[in-house]
Amino acid sequence: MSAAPSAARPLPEATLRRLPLYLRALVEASGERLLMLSSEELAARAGVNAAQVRKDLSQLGSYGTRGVGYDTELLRQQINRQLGLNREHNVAVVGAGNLGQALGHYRGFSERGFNVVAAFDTDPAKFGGRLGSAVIYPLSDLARVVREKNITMALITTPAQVAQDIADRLVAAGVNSVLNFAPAVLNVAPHVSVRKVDLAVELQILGYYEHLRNDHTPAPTRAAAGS
Amino acid sequence: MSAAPSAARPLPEATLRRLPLYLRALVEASGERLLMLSSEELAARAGVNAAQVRKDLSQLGSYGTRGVGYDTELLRQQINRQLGLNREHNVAVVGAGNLGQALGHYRGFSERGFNVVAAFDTDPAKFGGRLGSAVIYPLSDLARVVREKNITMALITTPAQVAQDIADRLVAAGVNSVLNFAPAVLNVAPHVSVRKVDLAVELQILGYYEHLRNDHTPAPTRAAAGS
DNA sequence: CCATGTGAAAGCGTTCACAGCG
DNA sequence: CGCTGTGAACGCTTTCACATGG
Repeated sequence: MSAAPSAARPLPEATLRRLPLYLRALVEASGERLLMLSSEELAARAGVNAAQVRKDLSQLGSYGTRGVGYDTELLRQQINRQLGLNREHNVAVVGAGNLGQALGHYRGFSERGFNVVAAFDTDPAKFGGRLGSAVIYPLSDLARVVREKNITMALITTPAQVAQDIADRLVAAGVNSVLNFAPAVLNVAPHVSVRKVDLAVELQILGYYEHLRNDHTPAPTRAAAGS
Repeated sequence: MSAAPSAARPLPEATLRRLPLYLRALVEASGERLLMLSSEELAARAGVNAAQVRKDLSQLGSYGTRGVGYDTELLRQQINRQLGLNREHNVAVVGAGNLGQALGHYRGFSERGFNVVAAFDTDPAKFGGRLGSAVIYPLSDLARVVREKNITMALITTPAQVAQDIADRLVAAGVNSVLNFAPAVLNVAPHVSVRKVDLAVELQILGYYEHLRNDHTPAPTRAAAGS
């Protein structure tokens, strides 16, 4: 089709989920001074199928050269642009418990432009403390701080019982992207994006397959996620 | 009873991924003294579609009563059994950095029978320290401790460069379920299950949608940058 | 009756296979 | 020629709609 850069935008979720994989592979290849990469090589580095790589990349536009491959640098830029990774995002962590603290310190976020600029908790002992470079505020300051620091995304790492209330308050304060680590179903207005991460789910799935192996030993060739 | 309860086992991944959701909803309902739940009610609590609930549950067998619903307690037991959650799993955390520490302390694991019984790191300052109830060992003790403590599952929370090596050593020591938090593609023998969790991916997806919203704003101002 | 359980239909995502182009 | 880009086939997941049975 035409080469309009920002034309038919809505990328399929499945593709979206793999773009970061390609990005990592491309950065790695860049570090090895590889200027061009074939879909085959890229696939190997990302741990997926070559046809899949081509399908995914074709969704962004035609950035490959037939008979040659993809320009490492160009492709990296295009994916970055599509994912909006040029932009910096100000992120809040609500719930400064174990998980909240770990996520607040997690390098993987800041490396990709997600800056944790504030944390919130209800424990007065934590107020004024720090979570990485972010100050821990009382929950009651949420609305004010969200606005002052231009926070657009939030991680919820509170107990499940309060997660919905937190979400409501975040949305009221103007946050429209929420990543929920609490084991609770959140209902929000349609203009807000919510995603859920349940760390225990993956372990449970692994447990299931182990269970299978022990009972049956049918040796299921796992086609695990990503790998 | 008569027929072997564990008959046509291999549950679809998509179903497997939702069973924990139902489990949570059922426990919650149990706490409210609800003896029976319809697929409709269960669906609402789990945040999914009612038809989906019925399809999923029918995979486990016929544990519902037509015209009535599902027996909360019975269903809970059946899901637990299917997921192998009666059994306890001994889990190792490799990499006692921020993420490793948070995961080691995470309640959600131990609550569901996943006990972190050992941690490993290369930093001598951490040796002998604790991560929750688990002792932190030098990486060189990995094989010995894995065998002594009957560890069957491991979380990899190391830097990406060493993740493959760690995986190899874990597998050699007898671990056959690995949950990888490092941003690296792991290659393992076919009898080993590997799953990957990339915490930044979810944030990136949220970022993408925010990016979309900002670009698309139906504002009359024609500021959209072409090429 | 009423809610489950399930064929059938619709929708997505992945893989295949090859046309098309550098 | 070699590799991309893509229509078409395939397989998995979700949704629909209703027959079935307590």
